[in-house]
Amino acid sequence: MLRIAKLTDYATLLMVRLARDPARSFSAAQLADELRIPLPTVAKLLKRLLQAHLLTSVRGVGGGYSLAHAPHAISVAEVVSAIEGPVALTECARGAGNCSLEGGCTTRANWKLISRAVRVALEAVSLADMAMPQLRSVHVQALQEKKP
Amino acid sequence: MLRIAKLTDYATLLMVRLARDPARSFSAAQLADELRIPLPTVAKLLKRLLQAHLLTSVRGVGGGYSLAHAPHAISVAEVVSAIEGPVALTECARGAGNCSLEGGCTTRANWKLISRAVRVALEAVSLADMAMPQLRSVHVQALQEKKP
DNA sequence: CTAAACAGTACCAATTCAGTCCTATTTATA
DNA sequence: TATAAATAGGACTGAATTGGTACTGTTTAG
Repeated sequence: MLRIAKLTDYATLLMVRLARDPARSFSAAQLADELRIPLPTVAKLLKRLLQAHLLTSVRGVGGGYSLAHAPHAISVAEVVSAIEGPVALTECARGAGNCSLEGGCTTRANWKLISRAVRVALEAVSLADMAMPQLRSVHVQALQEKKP
Repeated sequence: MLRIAKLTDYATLLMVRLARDPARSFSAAQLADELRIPLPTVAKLLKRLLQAHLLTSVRGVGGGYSLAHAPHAISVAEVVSAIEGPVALTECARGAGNCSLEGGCTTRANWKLISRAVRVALEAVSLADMAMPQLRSVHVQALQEKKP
């Protein structure tokens, strides 16, 4: 279904929550409680987001997590990549792959372009946008050879 | 990684091959041989594509498959949907989901918009486009509130 | 010194996915 | 009319991914 993983969905919820109070720091337990997501899962996600340098953390009593950058400076694409790895629709978009096909690889090349379009779409939306009541719109436009 | 399934990748290869000779009819064995994809897998995919009304079939000796519509009239989105189901990035985009979250659902609403953007991107590219050496480009543009 | 909180890693269960196989049914042709 | 080439429609299996859990450290305020 070309869907993002459930964990990625959770991760965006976490990040958007943090984006609403960029100054504050939240413990994993606080976030788990507020968002109704199991604590171990929240903890795991926060760790991954930290390793991706999207969060900063403070250890010890009274510690917690907060955004590493301003909400408008973190894109949905970054969150997705942090959890799922690089956004690439096809296997062959990064692996060698035994492309022993005549015309197959023109198809593959085109997939890469489509991939990039999707990636750009995700990069265009920031956490600040996601925190707003409703995005104005995310407009996608495809340009290809038009027969005039 | 937000990737399409391998089977979907195969399916596009099949469809693009058919799109290069829209008049001809191909047997599953022919396609499997030409594209180096295991025959049972090819057969399975063709069945799914048939059920999605993207192909027409003729049974019996000399039978085979061909496109149900002109190559420019079939989008990549249709092929993806036929194999993976409807394109929707989030679970909650079609299921009820226990969204007992304060601001969580604004996030979800925004995901829906992003989903649609991705879907539009896939709808904008036809099999005819994929059969061409290289797409001109698939341009994605996000419009949101700009602070002037 | 103790409890709160993050850090890291290893592990398990369940779902999904890719792939195969088997048994009809249809149809051109020898 | 018998046969072989094809599609039609399933059920089934093995593997890989995913979601979720557990355990053991390390840091630090009070």
